[in-house]
Amino acid sequence: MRITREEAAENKARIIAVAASRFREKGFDGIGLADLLREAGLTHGAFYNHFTSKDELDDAACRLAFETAAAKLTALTAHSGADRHRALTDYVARYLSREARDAPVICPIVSLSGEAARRGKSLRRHFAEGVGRHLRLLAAAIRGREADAAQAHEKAVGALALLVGGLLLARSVKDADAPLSDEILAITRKAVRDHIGD
Amino acid sequence: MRITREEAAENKARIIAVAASRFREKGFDGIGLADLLREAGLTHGAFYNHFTSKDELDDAACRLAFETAAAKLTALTAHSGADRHRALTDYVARYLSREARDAPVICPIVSLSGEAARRGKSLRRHFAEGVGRHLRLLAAAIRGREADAAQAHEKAVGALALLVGGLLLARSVKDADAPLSDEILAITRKAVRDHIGD
DNA sequence: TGTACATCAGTGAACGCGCGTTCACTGATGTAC
DNA sequence: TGTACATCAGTGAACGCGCGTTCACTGATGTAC
Repeated sequence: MRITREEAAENKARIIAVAASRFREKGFDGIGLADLLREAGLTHGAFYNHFTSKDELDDAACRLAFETAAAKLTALTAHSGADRHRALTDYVARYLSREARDAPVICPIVSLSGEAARRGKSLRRHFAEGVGRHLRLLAAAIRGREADAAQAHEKAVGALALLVGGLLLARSVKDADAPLSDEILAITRKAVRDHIGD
Repeated sequence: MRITREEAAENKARIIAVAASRFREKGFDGIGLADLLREAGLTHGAFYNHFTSKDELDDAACRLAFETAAAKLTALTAHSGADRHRALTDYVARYLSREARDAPVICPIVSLSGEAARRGKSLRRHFAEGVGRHLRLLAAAIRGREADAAQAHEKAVGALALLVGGLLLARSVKDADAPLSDEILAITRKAVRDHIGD
């Protein structure tokens, strides 16, 4: 049953894509290889033709998840001036929206940071690089003509802490106290706007 | 080998205390019953004399972890006026310190929120209640003579998001970029002070 | 371009390990008289 | 207060399940000539 090299590469990419979604939804240990491969349209035995271990898939899925997240931020820098500013506030509103809170697949920083800290060195490195890049991209999006780089970086750190912390808190209390959860989203949205300034 | 009722109660309390620490350190699935019971000075068979399932221990450990965290905040309200304000900034400085970041056992919101969201209804409820209580206590600590309740609540939500998000980000990048991690702590400490105002 | 053979992605059964859970058993505690 | 018996916390072996990993096998692809 040998298949084309391109097909094999597509299969591998599909495995990683499925893993990037399911891991964010259920955690690295929340879904097994058999289920992942089944969702990718393969049987579990095929896995070791593409990866040497599950850790390697964890790494690849982590990288893909951060790339997806980074793409949204990179899109912001396409605009400039007032457009950029509006795109940025849109981004914040979407990040701290009820839809994002209720979505099964969310920002890897919020969904995976706890587990990532307890994983192997390689994954922690990929995770750290993802966060670092996210901060740089956010700083680039914040920086306008008026703000210097250091100031933009400082604003980016505070903004990301509010984004991540706000989404995490809103998700935490959602089941037991839905109104409080909505309130947390609204308050942190406002706090991010205040923090970024203007 | 029957033992005194008090001894049995102490054993149960010890199991919960060990679990509250180890779960925050390694996650709910990061340590098994055999290891937990061994650290509590028992063999694993004893577990089901105290609990009907591991889920029940997860709940109890979660409650204890939040009680421990709440106790620190409750202590703040013992002071008043300038003392209260100083105690509050001390609390923030400690929460966002290098020591807290590097400690294996930290705030349950930061270490367990990801996993808690994927657990059973009962645990999610306990977790949500812990977060809700934390917010109320923080609002009570923030509220001075000048600020009304609604304002204090709003400040508490923003402050907690910054605390939680800042600690989480600092821990995420620590391995790959220690200076950035320190910077995140410093910036978010400042952001919390600015946000709470005075 | 056509043929012969080696390669290798995928299949599905099987292995081994760890973990939650169960169980028969022990013997000191707690209780009934 | 003392004795006889039931209770029950703890012990350690065993079970069962899920999951990562391995392996023999298949058969179409890719390559050498």
